[in-house]
Amino acid sequence: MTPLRILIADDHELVRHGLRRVIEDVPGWTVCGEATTGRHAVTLARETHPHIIVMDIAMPELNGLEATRQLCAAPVPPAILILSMHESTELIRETLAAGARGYILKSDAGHALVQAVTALAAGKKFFNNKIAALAHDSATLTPREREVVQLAAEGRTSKEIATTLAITLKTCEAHRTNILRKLSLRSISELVRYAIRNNIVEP
Amino acid sequence: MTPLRILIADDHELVRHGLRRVIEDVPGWTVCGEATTGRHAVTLARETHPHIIVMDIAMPELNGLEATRQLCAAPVPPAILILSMHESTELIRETLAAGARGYILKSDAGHALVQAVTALAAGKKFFNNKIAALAHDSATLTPREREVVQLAAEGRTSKEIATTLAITLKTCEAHRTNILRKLSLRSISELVRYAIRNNIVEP
DNA sequence: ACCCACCTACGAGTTTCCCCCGATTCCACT
DNA sequence: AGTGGAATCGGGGGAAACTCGTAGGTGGGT
Repeated sequence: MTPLRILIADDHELVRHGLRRVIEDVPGWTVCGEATTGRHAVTLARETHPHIIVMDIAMPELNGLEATRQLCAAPVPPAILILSMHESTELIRETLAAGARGYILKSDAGHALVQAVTALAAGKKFFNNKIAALAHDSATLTPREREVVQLAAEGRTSKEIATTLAITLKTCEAHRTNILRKLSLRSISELVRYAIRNNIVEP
Repeated sequence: MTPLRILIADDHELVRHGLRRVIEDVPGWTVCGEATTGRHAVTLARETHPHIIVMDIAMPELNGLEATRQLCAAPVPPAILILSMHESTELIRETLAAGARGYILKSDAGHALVQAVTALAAGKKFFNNKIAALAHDSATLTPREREVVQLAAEGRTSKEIATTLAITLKTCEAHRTNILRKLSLRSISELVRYAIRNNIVEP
């Protein structure tokens, strides 16, 4: 019997410890990796092919939702369990839209985590509470644009963003222009506040 | 030799697990209790008399800072280590004012936690490197600089700020330069996040 | 096959930002 | 009286950001 392989993605070491402890206490479950950023999670997931990914939302560089979107674009998307600080119907909707299969709160992780992972391993979904089952709308931004939004909101310059995404400065600036136009924003300052309001980055 | 008794206060079960794991891996250290709210922490501390309290800031009912204030009003105040999500100079100031002896970030807890608890157990204080650096050279902003911070964080350009404050563009730029230097920030994006963290503007 | 959205890329120009200097006035504290 | 901080004003220069227009390649949908 092969073990259930689980990837942990959270930027807080303490949370990773806690998750690992809970997971490894269950017979037949194993942690196949720990990621500290969304981008890290994407690469680790592609290397280790976990059955399930336990993913925090608020992470530097690439947040959990965006990482989920990218991973779920793969031909065989992994089962992703979102770990969130807040009980927000808006966030749950975005989570569903991104392709995640579960959503639990950090405050009642523990047995809830075990239940959720068990459900996901069985191919089911798991949601903590009220599921606003409405289809996703919002998201007028493209995935690439959301990446740029996050990096810009984290204080990176266009040149740094271009390097990170392996594109030219010009392309990066084109994205920024399109983003500001789409969102009717006037400056980076407003973009940062937009990103914080929408949980794309932490304050 | 009596063990070092440590009280954990955090509303997230995962974080409590992680903290307990790290603490109990150190010989001679023991967790004498776990509190899930600030009020709970106060009562537990009065019952169990821990040597050290590891306290989260964001907790329901009574936040970590207020709990710290109440506990430090006792004749023999306990050593309190604040566990925070954010690097905020304002929070650090409040933390110090409340009577805490240490401040570390959740993102680099783990070895930092062990170092900090060790320091506190020896009667010393412990502050994260970055935090110490922030607390030092940041000092305080002048009232005028705070005005500029707010307007800049609201997305105004320097020219608009100058008009609003009835000063010249050059003066406004001087203020901005001084602000970034004082706070060790690199860009407007970081200034916006600083302003939001410190409740100077709303997201 | 076609169109459209997306990502990519370039040039040329304007605006804004950021940092290096310098300076004066005012006011509070010693 | 002197010291120092705060607030004001200024030049100059380089970096970054933003605007405008243009355009090739790809993938999905009709």
